[in-house]
Amino acid sequence: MARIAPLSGFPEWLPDARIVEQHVLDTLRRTFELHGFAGIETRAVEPLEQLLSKGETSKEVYVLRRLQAEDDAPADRSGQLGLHFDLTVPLARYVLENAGRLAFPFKRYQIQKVWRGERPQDGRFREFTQADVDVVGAGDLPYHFEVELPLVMADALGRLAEVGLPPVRILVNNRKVAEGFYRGLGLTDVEEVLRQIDKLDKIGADAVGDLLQEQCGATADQARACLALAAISGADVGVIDAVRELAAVHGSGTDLLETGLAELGALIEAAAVRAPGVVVADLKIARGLDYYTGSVYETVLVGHEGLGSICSGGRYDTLASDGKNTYPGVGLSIGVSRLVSRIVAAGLVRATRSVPTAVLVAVVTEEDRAASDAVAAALRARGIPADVAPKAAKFGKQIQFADRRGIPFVWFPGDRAGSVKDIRSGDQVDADAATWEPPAADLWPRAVPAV
RNA sequence: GUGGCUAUAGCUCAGUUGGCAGAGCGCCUGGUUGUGGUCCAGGAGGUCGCCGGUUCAAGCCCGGUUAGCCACCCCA
Repeated sequence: MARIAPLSGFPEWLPDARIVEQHVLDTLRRTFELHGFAGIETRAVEPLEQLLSKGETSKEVYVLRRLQAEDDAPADRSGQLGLHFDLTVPLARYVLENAGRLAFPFKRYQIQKVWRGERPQDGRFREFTQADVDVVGAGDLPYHFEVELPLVMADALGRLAEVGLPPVRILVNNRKVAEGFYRGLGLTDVEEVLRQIDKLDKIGADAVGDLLQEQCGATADQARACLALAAISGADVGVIDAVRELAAVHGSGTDLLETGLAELGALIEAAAVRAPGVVVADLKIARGLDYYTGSVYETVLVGHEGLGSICSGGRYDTLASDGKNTYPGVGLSIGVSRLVSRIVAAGLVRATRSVPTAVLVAVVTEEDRAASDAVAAALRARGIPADVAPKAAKFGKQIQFADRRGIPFVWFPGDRAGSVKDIRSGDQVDADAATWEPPAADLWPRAVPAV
């Protein structure tokens, strides 16, 4: 029995899954850079009061403590450090700290581990990688960025389709629409209404209707109106008209609602052109609407909706503030670990091999090992990943060594040149290590669709 | 933090009423004496999560504990 057990919630991939993850990370980074986002990395820790101030949410934060610290640790939080649980709080701090040296609007991407002391489950981890893109303005931030950001993510995730990622659907809503509508109805506890609406998929409309009346003081008619709003969804501007009609029926039109509808309409319209079929308005999206102030986004993998959102975000009017200046921001974050764990476990994406090696150079006898080393060196000098067999075993064993790792070619050194065998086809040809090249597709391991 | 389920070979899992610890896959060796995969034969591999209790006897029953999975909470 293994004396060491894996720690649940702290995922570690085997080498082939790591190749898939690395491809995802490379693709995200490249796409973010194509869209003009600059990369940064922030420290892993923030002062505890910083981490807990944002929205005062009861985030499960891992606190950092020195082993040699005195046992009678101070009860107060001052001076304590915690591991960051997202990349937004660090960004806000980073922006304030470097405001004088940054150019606004500041577009940045950031791909790092984050930690949350939650109970792990399928697709939910205590340590995981997030890939964030945000735009931060100084003083103001034009609405068009709320259109641009989800389209950046649509581009990034769309580029992963070629390795087998299922299509994604980015669901959008707008805090102003929800709040404007509820207030127009006469419901003032907007956050409580949102909390109940968020349960729709889990407990159904009838149960949510009851909760709206019990928890939010809604009348039966108000509850019905909220449910009717939440039922609206669609990928074209028809949803805007549908909300307007519903508001007219209930006399719940407000200026705030109109502002929100104009924003949501602009987003839907632009998305229909730039990423057809990907962005869908869904008026029941409520998560995060309590702290976001404008657009809010959630992303599901088509066919894997049960996994939850793989990419979420929204707009904060006050992402950061130093008292004199406020910095609004809009951004989204991809749960890379959640995404990778699913596409690997579900067998959607695989690596072409588990090691970088393209060519295994066989060793005839230990006395001849230098000749094999020379072949490998010649290949590496020309950018071809090569390894030398660990033992001068029978050639069958050496071929098997390559086969188990997915190494496509085995090189047999000869007196003058040598020969190289494609162990998938069995084809073997004489070759010179100074000139031979593998097919481009075999040079490095790649992520490919598994089916 | 709350609740339910689970824990047996490297992996996936059987194990009857309490009575000698099992299968498939994987791994090693040989058949094939320096060109793999298929096939055949053989082999290695176990603190039955841990601690205690009941019993002539516990993988199995009881208590505790730890870990894992799932759900709630929350969220990528």
